[in-house]
Amino acid sequence: MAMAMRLPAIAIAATEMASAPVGLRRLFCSNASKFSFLSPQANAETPARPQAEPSTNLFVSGLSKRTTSEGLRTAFAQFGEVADAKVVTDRVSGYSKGFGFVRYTTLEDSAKGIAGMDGKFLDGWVIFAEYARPREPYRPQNNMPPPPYGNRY
DNA sequence: AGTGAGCGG
Repeated sequence: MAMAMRLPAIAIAATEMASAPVGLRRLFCSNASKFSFLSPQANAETPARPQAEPSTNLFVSGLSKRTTSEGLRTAFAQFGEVADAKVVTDRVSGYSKGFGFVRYTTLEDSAKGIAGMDGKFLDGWVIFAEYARPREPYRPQNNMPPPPYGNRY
């Protein structure tokens, strides 16, 4: 069950999935420090990506590339009022990048959305729902590439 | 543009 994360859902035993939401990925990362003898520099070096604070906006990954924004909205709307749902697509090809965002109208609903959808199946794939990090500001003024993370004002 | 981690234009 080590490689059960990004496999097609059909390949995953249902019994293993019942209790395996986002927690798994996080546990593998955060618990790495407990096995520092396996990776000596993991302790202080690996910040283990801090989880974003609660938000009405969710980052949803692990999506089937056939899942549309509409399908995303429909699925998450079972657990709250969805203000916006969008599958991120490649600008030129139009194909899904396999992740997206779901914005609920309230924090309560977004919490219920995570509880209801994280680790669940959508279009045959186990998806992950978590609070989105604050979105990067959009600056259409010039063609400059966006600044690196942590270097914004 | 090989199914796969990721935080959008």
